[in-house]
Amino acid sequence: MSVSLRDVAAAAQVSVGTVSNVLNHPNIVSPSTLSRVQKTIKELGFVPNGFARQLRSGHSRTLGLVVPDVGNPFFTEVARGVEDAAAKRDYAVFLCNSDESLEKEDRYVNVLMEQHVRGVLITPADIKVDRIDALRARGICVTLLDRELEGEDQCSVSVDDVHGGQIAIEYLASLGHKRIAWVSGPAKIPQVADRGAGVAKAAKLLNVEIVHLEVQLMNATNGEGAARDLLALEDLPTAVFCANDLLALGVMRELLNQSIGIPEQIAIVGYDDIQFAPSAAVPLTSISQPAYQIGVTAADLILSECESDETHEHQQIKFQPRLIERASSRKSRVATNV
Amino acid sequence: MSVSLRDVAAAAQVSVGTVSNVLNHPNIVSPSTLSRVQKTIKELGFVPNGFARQLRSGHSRTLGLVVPDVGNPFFTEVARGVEDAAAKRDYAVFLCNSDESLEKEDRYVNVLMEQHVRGVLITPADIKVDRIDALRARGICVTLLDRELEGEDQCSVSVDDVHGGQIAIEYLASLGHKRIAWVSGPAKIPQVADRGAGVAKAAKLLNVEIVHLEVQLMNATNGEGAARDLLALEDLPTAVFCANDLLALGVMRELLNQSIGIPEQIAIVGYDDIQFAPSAAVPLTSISQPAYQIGVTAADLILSECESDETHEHQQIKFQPRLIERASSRKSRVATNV
DNA sequence: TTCGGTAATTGAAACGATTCAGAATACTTA
DNA sequence: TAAGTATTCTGAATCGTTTCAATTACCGAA
Repeated sequence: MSVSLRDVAAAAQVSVGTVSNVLNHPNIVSPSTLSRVQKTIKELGFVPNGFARQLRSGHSRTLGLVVPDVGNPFFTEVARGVEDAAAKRDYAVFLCNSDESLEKEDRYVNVLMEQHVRGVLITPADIKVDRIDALRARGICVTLLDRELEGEDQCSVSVDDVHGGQIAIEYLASLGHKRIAWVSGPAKIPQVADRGAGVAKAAKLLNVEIVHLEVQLMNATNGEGAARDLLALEDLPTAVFCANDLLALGVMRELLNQSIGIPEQIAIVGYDDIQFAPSAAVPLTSISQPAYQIGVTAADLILSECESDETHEHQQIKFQPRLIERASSRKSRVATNV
Repeated sequence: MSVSLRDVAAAAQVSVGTVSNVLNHPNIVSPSTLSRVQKTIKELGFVPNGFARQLRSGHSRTLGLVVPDVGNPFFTEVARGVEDAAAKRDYAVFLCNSDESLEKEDRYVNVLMEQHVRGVLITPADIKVDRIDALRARGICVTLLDRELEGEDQCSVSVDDVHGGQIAIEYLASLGHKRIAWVSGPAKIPQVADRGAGVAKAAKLLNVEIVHLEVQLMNATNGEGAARDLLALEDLPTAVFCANDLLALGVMRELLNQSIGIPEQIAIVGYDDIQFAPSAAVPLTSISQPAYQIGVTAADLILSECESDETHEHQQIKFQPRLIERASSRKSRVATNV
């Protein structure tokens, strides 16, 4: 069926070892043999069998990427970054969506171990590290994505979510808001917890009152629900800060539906600055994270760890988010443009 | 380092063959041996080495997914669908972004051949089939995603783009529009060409004038550019149909910026019905494609082909798009809600 | 002419699973 | 009891590479 190294060796009248050298150590092969073998390889359309290669050499040229959901625009961009960086070095990437479910995550980690991926970039659903230890024990590098483990000795690329929550509240407070709704997802999600911590910190410092609403899944539909809950309150907050943009868009949709003026009656700030934030019904102010760059950085980091000879130093890289102001919160006037 | 089948065999006092049978043919192993070996496997934390397994058995439990760009919301959803369906059968999925570049596509196809994926789901950048033939020649199943090859004997899952273009124009014509701009991407992209064909067909039938603008990359920025080009026209069309939603959102942004009323002065219809279409500045009318289901269907199809014993019948599955009407084109009045 | 020394090449072992022909054992049946 | 038949189990061969010790070829120096 498939052309093997042995076939090439026979056709080119050399030994299998030499063909292997042509592939992996061309510098130790004489020029004439080199070109002859290369010609044969091309003629026969030989593609080395990755399994065999990896079986022998012990490691593959593949990476695992485990994220909660590529459908989430933040992770879509991260994935693109990872993929581009990996492709540059001829690595292939397994995409795994854990949906924040431990069981799914477990299954995937197992599959990735079977595939002997070189490294795993993971946004763990939980802080439990046994899965990560299991990977490490098998010689698979692990880099934490958008999550960080205190005192743990491993690489991570994350965003300073505490700071993100903080600047959002500081910004709204600077506009004069004294009572702000904080629409978050489940507190067990570390990013959410961190953003919440930033919110609390800034609120305390600036003497702002926070009304906390929590939804189970951070999507637009639940945002609409949160908005309805908000409207049921006696004393309506003058601003809403949402744990991500999808939630914020949902909140916005429902508020507009109920003819609430944005930002006159209620200002909205989201998180992630997804591609569509500027195109929202009212362009959405949001906390921006360098998602693509996070992906690229994480991939580069883990590849340097995988390929270095024990000399690797674990790094915790932390990006700083920044606020992108748009009409959904701008004080002066309502503008449709960015 | 890693526990091998041999280690398990030694620990459980059986032969390697028996351990292998426990894994792959548990029914032919006596119950007592079975449970003893399974216990040992668990104790030692044994995970079979996928390479070795695949080397011997000739095929892996992996799929390749080659799309132009997961960043494109349509493909993001397709990818989720593929991934979910594959995970159900314990397959892992390689994600590859070709960016519509033949060179990248080639590189990826090569990588996938090396990895000996069981099947490839691909949205080919070009109609050239040699890459596909190369995959087939290596016993790798191929299913075309969102693209179809005339008379070719292979599976495909696509959307009837001709029909999509047609219903968009029919709809706009039914609202009384007589002069419609068609903002498309490069004609070499088959979907674009098909949608264009539908546009032309309906236009001819209904006696509508089409103003054709073509952009290189179908993103929001180029949509803005297209809008500027539109505004430079002497005789402004009363409606714009865009080849995808990103373009449409860009067009919308620029038109609103220039204080053009939507839909009073210009109606807009997009394509893809991305998640954010309802949350756009003016909720966007769009042609909806069942992206997630396309992914699931394609994955199921290719897995059934891979795993069937030669009895597989190639299928061309074609989904029908449908128009989702929203404020950006609605005749009666301007409404912000969906 | 012979002897080191370098450069190029060889070929067998190894990686860790699956497979399968045959051995061992248990169970019937005459 | 012996022969016949299922039922389990064994272990060597195999997949296609990489690796590495051993071999060969070649060249200049003594």
